[in-house]
Amino acid sequence: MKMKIATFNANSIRARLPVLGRWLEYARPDVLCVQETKVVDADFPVSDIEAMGYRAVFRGEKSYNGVAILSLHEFESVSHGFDAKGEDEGTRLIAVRVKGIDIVNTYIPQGTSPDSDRFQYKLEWFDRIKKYFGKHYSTGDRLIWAGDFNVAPEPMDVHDPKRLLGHVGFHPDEHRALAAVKKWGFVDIFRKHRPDPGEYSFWDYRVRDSVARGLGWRVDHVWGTETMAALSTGAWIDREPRQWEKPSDHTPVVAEFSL
DNA sequence: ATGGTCGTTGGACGA
Repeated sequence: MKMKIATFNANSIRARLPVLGRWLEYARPDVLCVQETKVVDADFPVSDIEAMGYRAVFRGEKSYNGVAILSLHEFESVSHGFDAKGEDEGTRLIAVRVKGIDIVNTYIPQGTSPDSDRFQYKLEWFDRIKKYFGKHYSTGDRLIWAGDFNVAPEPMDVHDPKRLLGHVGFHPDEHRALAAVKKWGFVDIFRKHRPDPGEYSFWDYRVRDSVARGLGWRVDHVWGTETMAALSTGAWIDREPRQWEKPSDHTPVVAEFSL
């Protein structure tokens, strides 16, 4: 069977329902990992999502963070956060199994700026997720790690690598921390299929005409084990939703697999 | 291309 797994930082799932509905209708991913839902669980728009043909699992908080996974298929398992109780970073990490595929969706801390405490918190997050993978999974598993990593891994993943080097999101410390997780056993599945530069998933609202001028960053990722990379048949970034009315500042990244 | 614009809020704060 074919399976499409996508990731999208919605920047408020409630504000993004029109864009989300329009995109899901034609893209029809089997699974969509969503970040920055910005809504408490009691107010999560379950019926809107179900009207789009999807079921959803989620964990959010007021105003900030929040993750969800939407799926056309049943969830074979669901867990939240780093710990068994789901209380540790449960609004930044949600994991499911769908069709025998383990999918971990993370909203990694943005980091604010390299001289801030939040930047250290971000770096620690990469250590923690690496340990998490080591504890719960094997490198031969059918495992996908997707989400907003808030890091552009390579120079080709930002529009001006010389100027941006050292900024949050494109900092050597972040690159080292992310590379250490990758070394555990991940392949950048988007990049495997798209070797060329100029592919971005985020354009800052504050930069005028950023999409038209190509001033983006590739900070949203679909990574997988070698096992999943071998099963992958394609990957792309859909730039359209970023150009619709009331867009998120991110746009979906999609990977397709033949299982 | 360090200024700006969103979203959640009900004045900032985070991104």
